[in-house]
Amino acid sequence: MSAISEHVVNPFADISTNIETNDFFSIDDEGDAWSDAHANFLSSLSESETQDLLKCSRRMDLKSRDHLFRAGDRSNDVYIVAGGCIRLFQVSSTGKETILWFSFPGEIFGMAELWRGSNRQIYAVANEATQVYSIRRKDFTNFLGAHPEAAMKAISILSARVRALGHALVGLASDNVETRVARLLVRLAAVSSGTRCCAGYTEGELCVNVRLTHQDIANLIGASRQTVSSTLAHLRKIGAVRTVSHHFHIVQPDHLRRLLQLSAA
Amino acid sequence: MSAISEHVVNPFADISTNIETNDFFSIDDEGDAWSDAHANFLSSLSESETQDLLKCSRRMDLKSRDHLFRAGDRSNDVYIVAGGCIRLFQVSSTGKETILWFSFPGEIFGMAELWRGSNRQIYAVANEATQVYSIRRKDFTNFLGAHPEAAMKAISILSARVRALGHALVGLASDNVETRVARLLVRLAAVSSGTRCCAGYTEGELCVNVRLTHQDIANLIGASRQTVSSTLAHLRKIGAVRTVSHHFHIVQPDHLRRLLQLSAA
DNA sequence: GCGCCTTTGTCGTCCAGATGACAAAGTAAG
DNA sequence: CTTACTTTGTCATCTGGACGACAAAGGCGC
Repeated sequence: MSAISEHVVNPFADISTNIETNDFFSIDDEGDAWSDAHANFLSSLSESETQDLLKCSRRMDLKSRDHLFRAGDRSNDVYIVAGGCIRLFQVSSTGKETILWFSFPGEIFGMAELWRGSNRQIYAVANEATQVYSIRRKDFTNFLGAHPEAAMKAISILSARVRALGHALVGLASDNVETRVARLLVRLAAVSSGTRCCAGYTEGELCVNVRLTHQDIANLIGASRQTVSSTLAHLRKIGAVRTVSHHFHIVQPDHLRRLLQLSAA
Repeated sequence: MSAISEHVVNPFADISTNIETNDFFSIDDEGDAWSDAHANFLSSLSESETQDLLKCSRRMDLKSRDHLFRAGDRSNDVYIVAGGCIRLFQVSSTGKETILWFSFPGEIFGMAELWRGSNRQIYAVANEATQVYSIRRKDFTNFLGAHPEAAMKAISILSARVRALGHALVGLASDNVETRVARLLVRLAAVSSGTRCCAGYTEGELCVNVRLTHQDIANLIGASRQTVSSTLAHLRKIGAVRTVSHHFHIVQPDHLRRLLQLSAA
């Protein structure tokens, strides 16, 4: 009991200590921020935490293109992706769509709007057939209060999102379209590599296992569809990527990464 | 004791209830996210919390342009602005500077890097003579563990940052320079209006009480210095803003807001 | 006061990428 | 197999805004 109570008093102590003693520091913060922000919240929970959370959740099945919520809806829930993929985007006044995030299985989303309780400003639609757990705000905040490690995890995911968005902003302000496309593919390959690629996979390739139209890519990096098309054609021509049944394979990851280093020089 | 202990078990209960019963929802989420993200962390703490936090802090005095930290530094501290203004920016590989945030008195910054403990990816420099409190990571995480309401506040600030950055991304991807400049001025006026404008103030005007060079503005909105100069000249010509001893006044706030609505239509 | 450095105003010039317009190729549902 | 819709590939055209270059103002330390 005393151990538990102390834990509650400082849920952050362990993590903080871990960091202090960790001597390894990665160079690629942008990639790290992406990966961290895409962290699998669900699987980071313990068995009992998962049960606690899911018992107050409601499972929903979405068909491809179903809307989970729209701008203007009240933000009453957070969601966890069970399977599939959710596209989170905003529509500017000119009708232009900007994709802010893709949420993959295990990821939590809808968190950032919870605390102010304002209306949703973004849209969430299923990018393919998708299952999500929906958790009411109150249940979720109760859960976080009762499970400090989970709260800690939530904070670190939000932090990673902040850093990832910061990088996105810098990239949009200073990189050209080809660089942005290439970087996106590398990042997506990193986070989607968990789900195994079924089709013709060649050793050494990286699989970007997300179904993306050129329009999606354009909306992700703030470019026009046509420019993305021709950029991809170019990347294909120089042998950096190839198309395998509806998705991309990065033929030589190092090739593409070197291209990114180069554009950075 | 039992009351306290229950509070610790669910630090989020109160806030969550407040939100549930709140029937007012603002329309301008972008502005709200900005304001929330600029929330005065320090003054939101109770007397005893403030003391707890500041007693393990170190006060630092910075001259204008002093660097607080640079990209590459270890992230060992969070900071709270006591007075002045801190500019947080990132430098792209091409040398282009992108300003991610200005931190005003009471604001906390450096939080997002804390949890992963990677090296800083951004620069923090004093925009003018500035005083900050520096708090070591471990002390800060201990503090958050011991003060759940403060942890809650920290989460809501991070959430607001996520939303504000999302809006910034959408704006950068879809608005032209004039719109971005105008919106920036309106936002800055909102958050800087706390500090009273000394110089020639005319009734009805909004004061953007931050010293900004055109270059700063350019770095904030991802544009070139020249374009910002001519855009400001234009805004001045149409009577939307005027320059008062080193800073701007928004002559007719509604005029500028209408201009934003217009560009949005 | 006098230099020195930073910030602004204002030119051309140039180009990455937006936009519009179609045809061709997929894909999905009947 | 057919029809209808979505997604791609590829033009040709146009432009917002980047970039370079300088002169004119400010500020500021001495």
